[in-house]
Amino acid sequence: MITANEIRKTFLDFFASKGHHIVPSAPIVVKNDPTLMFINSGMAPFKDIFLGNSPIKYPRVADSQKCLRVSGKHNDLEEVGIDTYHHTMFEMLGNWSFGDYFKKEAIGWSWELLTEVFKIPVDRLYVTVFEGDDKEGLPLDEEAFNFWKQYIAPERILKGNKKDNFWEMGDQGPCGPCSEIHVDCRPNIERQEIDGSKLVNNDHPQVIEIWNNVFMQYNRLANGSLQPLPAKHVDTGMGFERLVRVLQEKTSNYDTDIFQPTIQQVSSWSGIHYGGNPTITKNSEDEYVMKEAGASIVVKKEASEISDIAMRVIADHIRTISFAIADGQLPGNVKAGYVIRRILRRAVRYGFQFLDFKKPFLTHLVPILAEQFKNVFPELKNQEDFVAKVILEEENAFLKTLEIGLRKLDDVIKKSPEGQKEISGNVAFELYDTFGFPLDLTQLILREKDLHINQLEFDTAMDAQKNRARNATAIDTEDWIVLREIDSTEFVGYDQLSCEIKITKYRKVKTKAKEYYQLVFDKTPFYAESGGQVGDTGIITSGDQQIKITETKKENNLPVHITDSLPVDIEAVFIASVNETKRQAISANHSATHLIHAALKDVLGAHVNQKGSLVNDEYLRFDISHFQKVSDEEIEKVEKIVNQKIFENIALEELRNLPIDEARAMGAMALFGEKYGDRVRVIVFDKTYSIELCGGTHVSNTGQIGFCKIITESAVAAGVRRIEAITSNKAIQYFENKASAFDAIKLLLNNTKDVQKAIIDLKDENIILKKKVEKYENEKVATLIDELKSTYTNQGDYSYLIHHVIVPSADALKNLTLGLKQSTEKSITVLVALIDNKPMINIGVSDELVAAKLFSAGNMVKELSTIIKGGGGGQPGYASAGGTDINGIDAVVKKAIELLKK
RNA sequence: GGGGAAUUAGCUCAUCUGGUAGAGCGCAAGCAUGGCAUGUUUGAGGUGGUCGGUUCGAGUCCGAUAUUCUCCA
Repeated sequence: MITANEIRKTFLDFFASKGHHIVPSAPIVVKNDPTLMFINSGMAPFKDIFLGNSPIKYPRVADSQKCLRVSGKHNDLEEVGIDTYHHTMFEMLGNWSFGDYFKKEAIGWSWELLTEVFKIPVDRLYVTVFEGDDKEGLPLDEEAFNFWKQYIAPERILKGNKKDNFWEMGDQGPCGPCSEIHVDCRPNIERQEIDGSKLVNNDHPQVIEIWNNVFMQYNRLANGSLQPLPAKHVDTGMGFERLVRVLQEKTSNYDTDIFQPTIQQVSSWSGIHYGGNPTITKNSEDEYVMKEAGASIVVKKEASEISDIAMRVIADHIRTISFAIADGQLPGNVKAGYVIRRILRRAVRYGFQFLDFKKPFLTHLVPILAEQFKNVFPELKNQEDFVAKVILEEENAFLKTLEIGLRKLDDVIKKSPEGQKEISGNVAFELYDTFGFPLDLTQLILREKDLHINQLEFDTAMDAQKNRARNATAIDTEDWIVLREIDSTEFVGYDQLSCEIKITKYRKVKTKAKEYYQLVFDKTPFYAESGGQVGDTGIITSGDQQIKITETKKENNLPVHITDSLPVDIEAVFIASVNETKRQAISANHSATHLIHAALKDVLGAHVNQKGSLVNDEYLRFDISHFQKVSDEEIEKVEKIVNQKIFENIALEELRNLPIDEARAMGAMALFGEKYGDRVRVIVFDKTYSIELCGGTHVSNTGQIGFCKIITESAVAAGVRRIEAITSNKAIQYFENKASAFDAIKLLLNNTKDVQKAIIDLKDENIILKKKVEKYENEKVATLIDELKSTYTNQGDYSYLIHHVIVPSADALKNLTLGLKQSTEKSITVLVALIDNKPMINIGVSDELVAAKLFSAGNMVKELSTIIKGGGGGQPGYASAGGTDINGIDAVVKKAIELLKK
């Protein structure tokens, strides 16, 4: 059997022989694209080329790209694992033409590879071409049709509609017709019964699309119309997992040697054989019944083997989360991090629910994957321990969430009225929405108690949530208005902070909160936010016109300048000037980051890798992989080394256009999860100390950093520590503030020499005084109890005491009342006092009287409090009230006597 | 970006509608057993995240803020 690794290699070798440049997979986590969190297709890493933002370096490229999909027309996270051919993470084999070859070669080579190299029988293949679309005014893709005719019988060339055979990147941008290749993997008998052409694009699990060739020839505008593209491109994608399945003659992607190692491991842990679960019985055509924890659960037909599904879910998801974490995306509670967390939790949930895994298990699968992919995607093997640790922590956290949810649900069940079978959907939604407790677990547990939720209520609540979110994120982007055509914006900001520029294109963007413009220049001194360094701000001027640039960002490698308004004469030549003080501060922080990075590796060890960084004009933030707290001594050491390097005033050595191999040979630090081109920029501060691949801006001598002070050290995630530091003016300010605050404190302490001791003394004294006051109050209360307990008036079944006392605090009054209540059986105690110049009433009623329902302190206090113009309340045994009218005190006493004499 | 929730003793968490801040574990001391595991009694430990407001009175109601959790996009 040909292995998956051999198949991948064959593909890449084939296109290399056709003049393609082979590139490694881009990291699965996307940076610099607001519309995309993860690489979701083979073409995504080349988006900047298709959009014309970056120049074409190689016209022919081939690769195997890690992709991640959790939503989309055929890919809902909740469906993955149910069937045998959808995945969250998959590899996309692709060959690319950027303005080079087009339909003829693409079609010819795909045919050659599949039939001659991989030897897929021709009578199992079908192809599709775009049939055209009247609404769009698009004709049949006759060109493609004619090329296919040279290889395959015309009746095997099927015409597809816009949904299947017209590919678009998004609402706007490059698009075009596509041509797909489908394979019919059914046994011969079935193939004779039903013709395969009838099953193409019909969701048949054995008649599947394996290769999509997209011919990009149009550009979609915001108003929906299509424009022909000047340079035509080919974008192809062949799902690796499907190809392997076909070539290894399996009926399921999960039966290939890509997934079997993990599945077999999971199977052996659970003691359940993969491929069949005897607890499931057929109910009807569409429904099966599963016995789970004594309950019968109706499942969909495809879910007839639930333990198999669980194993597939786990095998699929562990790949996704492992590679995402290796590429720098830690699980978190927003955005991309949240997607990873959700996928991880889904895997845990399936293990928990169907395989009885009650302890972390995903983490132990990491070594299997790392070994399996060590030659293709070495980033996992290189960070195996780190990834496993992060996953372990996440699993533990989720198991805790489940525990809290189980408790809450238990509460709900206990509180639901006897005999009522339905639990409110809102309650189920609250469990899900607020406590992260999965709905299907709620349903499972309720079923065991013969209860169910109100599904309609749940769905309504969910819809409301979705609408809120949609309304809040509505964004309206208009078309670019192009003034001048350029290849790409030239960045001159490494050397100049101001220069003459022209605006090449601009557009308006509307969000709910604000409205702004994006400008693109022919060249720019503004650094666009990337690599953790914030974008520059500044102004552009022309004559009297002056426009503020509030932000500079990169969108698909396109530097975009953001302004609140447009200049009147937009065609003018402008002087673009970067805010220099800010830039200087940013550069100092960025250079300091490099020095800290090197020092951390020195002090903590080689395992330290950058896991994120932020550099702005205020401070720098640097995350590293490290498994324990960085101790105060270690921080001190790092600071010392960094400041030593600053004092040495080392000159910046900048290599702007170095081949990446040479840079690596120099020992330059590259980051996991970062995409590098063939030629890179290298920043050196002392060849023996710090060499990094970096696109950011830096000081020309380390001396300009002035001084570096590490402010905080904290944890951001399992195995990741965060360090924050300040430099130059901010660092000076920091010390000045501390010094003046210290001086002020010293002054308050009469300029004592030993401030620390003075404060400790003060605190000790304070504690002693507090205790003394407390003791005094207690004594006073005790004396009063002694004095007063003999003065109760007997009134038949009970005795009462009504007295105006003098006590120092509300607390003392309370203690006195309770003490007196305790001292005399069957008593009612009514005390009034003046506290902080306000009248207060306390009433205590003995428990026996309360039990006999003779008196209620709460009711009585309410009646009395009106006299002092206040209010009060409490329990039957003790109640208190306060008021505002001091003159009412005597009247209260009188009224109380009246009440009690009755 | 939007919604919900949490923040109370060293730790894990209670405290129904505003009116006496508690439990379990841990800690300290005493007692029981020859010693230990342990049992038992007593005790210490709280600006109730922070700031502001409403109220006679706020852990509890309202607003802001910080941190964490969670859902949607």
